[in-house]
Amino acid sequence: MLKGADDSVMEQEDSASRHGEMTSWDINDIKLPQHVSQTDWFQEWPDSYVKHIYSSEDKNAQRHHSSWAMRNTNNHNSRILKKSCLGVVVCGNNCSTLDGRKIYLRPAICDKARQKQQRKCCPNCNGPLQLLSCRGHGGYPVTNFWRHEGQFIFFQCKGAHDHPRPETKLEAEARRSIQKAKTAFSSSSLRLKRIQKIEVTLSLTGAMPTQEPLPLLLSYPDAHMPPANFRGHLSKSSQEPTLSSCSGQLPFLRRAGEDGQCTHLSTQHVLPMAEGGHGPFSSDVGPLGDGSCGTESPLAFGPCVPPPAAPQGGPCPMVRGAQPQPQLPLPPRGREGHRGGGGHHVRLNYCNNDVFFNLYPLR
DNA sequence: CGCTGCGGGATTG
DNA sequence: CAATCCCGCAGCG
Repeated sequence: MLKGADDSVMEQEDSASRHGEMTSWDINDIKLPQHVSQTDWFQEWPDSYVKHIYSSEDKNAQRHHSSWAMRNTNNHNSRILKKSCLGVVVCGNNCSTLDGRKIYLRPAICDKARQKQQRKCCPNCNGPLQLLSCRGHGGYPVTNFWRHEGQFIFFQCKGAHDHPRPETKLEAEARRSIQKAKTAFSSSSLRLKRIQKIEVTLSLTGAMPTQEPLPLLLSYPDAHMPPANFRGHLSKSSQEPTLSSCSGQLPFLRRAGEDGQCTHLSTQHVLPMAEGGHGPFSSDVGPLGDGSCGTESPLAFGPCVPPPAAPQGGPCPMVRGAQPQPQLPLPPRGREGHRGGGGHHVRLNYCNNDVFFNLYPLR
């Protein structure tokens, strides 16, 4: 890699931002810098008007990944890929998990999938879900631009996210698969007694609900990776197997019109007046301090209503320096639009879903 | 099934 | 005309 692997540990995040040479360009320039002394480590949570130059070898950069939920938007310029932020899905009841975290689900990138997602309910309290759209760029979603040029991949972010971070792609995937398995479970319990047995066995054997009912799903091989490379990187395909293995355990399970039960009565976009919007969450949006804790974030979920009780055991005791605490002081439930102005919310109706577990993005 | 990139088409200023 | 936004399509995992 081009990146100076030796650079000090703490540099990770700001390397690019402070190198003048790297900030002097704009993604739209006809010519971008060709002599880059040092490329950046992939940034999982780019925010504010930052720019980065990644090695064209960087897988995450190649895939234009981001832990923010970014969707492709056509700018009719095949050379510059533009993506805009979809915001974050929150609980309309503004509920908190047992360990005090808020629900920040990752909006599905695909429009259709997102609509479907909104018909579901909060994995924590079963309440309605709301999509808080991003309005961090002059009232519009934050945009990210990617441009592949020679041995580098230039990245530029425009706008500062005015909402909490959603789950990472990995967390969302994990939650999905778990949910699927779960659903299948409950729906076809009859033929699955056997399986249930297995499940029980499993939970008894090792996974204590309290902390890691399905820990395997989230343990990443990468753990071994040297911290140096580790930071910031998103999931690697190599990890996928982990997730699939889970489903692999319940091969015969099949979903039975589960989600069909949601009654979505009203789906409205609430367009708050915006202003009040930002504020509260920005705390979470450290401009540069990101990703470090990334993938390995501790996930708390309750497979069968297990009290995540003493969770914070310390899976990932905040690696990222700047961000002491993910959760923000939020008003007690009841109020939903705490950030009232945020963006537009889409609230949906509540449904009684049997599924329960879920993962919470901890930041 | 959902993510990702592509590109046509429509809209706006 | 450029910049956006909306939408469907196709490849892929």
